[in-house]
Formats: sequence, C-alpha cells, structure tokens
Amino acid sequence: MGRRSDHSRAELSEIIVEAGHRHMEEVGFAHFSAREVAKRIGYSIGTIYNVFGSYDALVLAINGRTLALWRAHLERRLAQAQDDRLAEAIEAYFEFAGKHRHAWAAIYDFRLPEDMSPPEAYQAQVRAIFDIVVAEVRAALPAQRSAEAEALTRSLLATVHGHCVFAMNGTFAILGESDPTRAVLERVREAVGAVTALS
Amino acid sequence: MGRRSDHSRAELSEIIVEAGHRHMEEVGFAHFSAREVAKRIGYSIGTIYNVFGSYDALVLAINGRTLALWRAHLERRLAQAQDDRLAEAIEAYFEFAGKHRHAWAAIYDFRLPEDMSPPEAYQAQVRAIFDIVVAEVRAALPAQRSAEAEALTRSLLATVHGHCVFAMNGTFAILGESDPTRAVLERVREAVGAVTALS
DNA sequence: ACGCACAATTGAGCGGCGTTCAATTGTTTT
DNA sequence: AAAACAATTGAACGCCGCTCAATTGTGCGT
Repeated sequence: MGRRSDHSRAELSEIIVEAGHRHMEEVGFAHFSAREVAKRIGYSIGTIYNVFGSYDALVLAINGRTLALWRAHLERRLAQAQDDRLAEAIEAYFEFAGKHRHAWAAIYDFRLPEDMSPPEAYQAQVRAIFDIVVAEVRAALPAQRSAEAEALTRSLLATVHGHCVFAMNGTFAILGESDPTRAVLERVREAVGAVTALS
Repeated sequence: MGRRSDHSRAELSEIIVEAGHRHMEEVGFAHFSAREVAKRIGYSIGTIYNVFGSYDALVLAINGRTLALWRAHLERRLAQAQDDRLAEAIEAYFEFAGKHRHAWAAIYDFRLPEDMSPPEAYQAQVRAIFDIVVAEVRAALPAQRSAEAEALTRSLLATVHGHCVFAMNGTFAILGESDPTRAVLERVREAVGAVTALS
C-alpha cells in the first residue's frame, strides 16, 4: 500500500500515542514536538498529520493516555489499601504527578481553543477518575448524607489538585511549605468531618 | 545614540513589559510571541533581546506585572470589604482570574528550566500576595492559635487555587460543578472553623 | 573643530516549529 | 490490465526564539 511498514490507521495511532507519551514525559509540554515524535517512530511528519489532523488532536490523545495511566495507578493503589482509603487516594494523586511530572503537567498546560470542548472520550476519562474518588468519599460519609458525595468530591478533588500544583510548580517552596500531603489530608478530613459531625 | 526614539534600558523595559502584558492578555501564553511584542511597540526583535536577554526572562517580567496587578486588585477589594473579609478575598481571587484569564493562566503555564528558580523580585511578589492573605486568616483565627496562620494560609491558598483552576480550565464544567466559589468558601469556613472549634 | 568611546538599535540569518498537499508507492478490486 | 484505494512522503510556507556584526547618533576629551 504505502511503503515502509504499512500499518493501518488504528495501529499507527497507537504507536504514535505511545511514542508521543514517552516524548512528552521526557521533555515536557513546552519542548514537545510532533516532528520529533515522527522522527522517533521512523515516519515522516506528514503521517502524523494524516492520522491526527492537528497538533492539538495529537496532544489531546497523549493527555488522554496519561489520564488512563493515572486512573490505573489510582485503582492499583486503592486495591491494596488498608483502612484509610482517602489518604491512600491522595497519596496516589501526588505520587502519579511526581512520577510523571511532565506528562501530568501537560494535561493542564495544554488548552484547546476557547470555542472547542474536549472530545467525549477525553471527558469520559476525567469522569472515570472522578467516579473512583466519589465511591471513596461516599464510603466515608454517613449513609443518609451520601447525596452530597458528588458535590463534595468535586470540591475535594480541586483541593487536592491545588496542593499538588503548588507542590510541583514551586509555589510551596517559595512559601515555605514542606509537607503538602499532610496539609491537604487535614483539609480533606475537616471537610468530611464537617458533614459527619452534623449527623 | 541609537536611532528612532532612544529610550534608556529602564524606560524600554517598562514599555516592553506593558505592551507584552497586553499582548499576553489578548492571545494567551500559547500564542504569545516576543516578535509580536516588538512589532507592537515599533522596535525590532533584537531590541527585546538586548533588554531581556531571553524569552523566558521576558515572560517572567510580564508574569511579575500580572502578580503586581493581582495584588493591587486584592488590596482594593479588601479595602472596601464589609464584615466577611475571607469571602471577599476569595471572590477577588476568582474575579481577577476571570477578568484577566490569559495573563492569569500564563503565570502557571510558564515554567522555567528545572534547575533555575525565579528571580528574587518575582518571589517577593508571590510572598506579598501571601502576606495579605495571612493577615486575613490570622484575623479570623483565635488569638492563641495565630501561630498556625501561615501554614493554614498556604493550604487555603492552594485550595482556592485548585477550585479556580478547575473553574477556568473546564474540569468543573465536565464534572457538573456550577458554583465553585460557594464550594471553596465552604471548604475555607470548615478549615477555619476546625481551628476555632477546639478553642 | 575633531575624533573617539559609548549606548541604542537594527535586521538578515540560523535552525526549528506546525501545517499543507501534490506526488508516489504498493495493494485490491474489477 | 486498468482503475480505485490506502498509506506515506517531504518540500514549501510562514512563523518562532535567538545571535551578532553593522549602523546610527550622542557626548566627551583634547
């Protein structure tokens, strides 16, 4: 058909995303380049564009893979969790961000044009992670208050995320915070405790 | 001396940062360009590099200006605050981010090389904003607990920041959160309340 | 008056980027 | 054998960050 190896679009898409993810992991969003991904898999730049159509779509696919890995990491850590599952989830959040700094940061560094929203598959990845955490928050809440689990989880995810961002981007270093996970665990316990307290 | 207008380096630096800030505000970090800044002020690209030395230093100067504007905004809103000063501070945080979306996001989109840390003047801007908030948090705490104000403020800033990020980047839209400031205000009240409660 | 050091400014040139698309190659189908 | 199809290429375009030898005007010493 074409020439050298002749993968189907679907196969190539996999290969590109995998190599792209590695490249992102190594150099970070600011130095990521579609041309370099092409070079690494031995294809030309044109092929990347035939498969993904645009730089944005390529980055979105790579970030989607990062989200999938993140979710897998979270599930693995929760599967082996003892009693304190919320603490385990928070540590898993920080651990993934720390182990995959560049790929993790790329999720937030990349923004698609203001008038577009991410494809459904990408949004589903976000919700999948959310759903895992909702289950843990709901389990930590009194049964008669479990209707509040989703709203509380959105807020607690944002809380954990904020601490993680400040830990990774140096803001906490500037401000003298040395133990971000302890701090955020306190915040989460207070929030859960506040719901539990008023029975 | 040179030619057209012959500003001193210090004057030019001001002019560049101002035009650069406007450009950043208009197009965002991803489409910001030093060449475009030069074009806008009627200078050549070379002059930008004579003054700032690198693209990174230029962006850092522009982000420093954004932080200064942010701090001024915060002070203005707190000066006209009624009773609930913490709520006012949170609203000011969100309001600035909303009014200056692109410039605000650029503070976090930009990362300097891993082995470098931001110049002291930049760090001072971050601490200046922190100090304003510390004063408010301390005022909300029982007198005998004010030693905890700084650690708590670091954590609460991260909490507010996380909610603001999710509000601005669409994560809250995906998850169905429609009132982020209400949510974060609850978290802040719980955290302050937890310190106040155990006398 | 003259020359000289100095400060400010230029812009062509380099390599790299995202993006496009006519051309090429090999496989299927007819 | 020819026509349709799928995969792949890479030169070309306009943009980017960055460098630096050359240029222009000012003020100062003599």
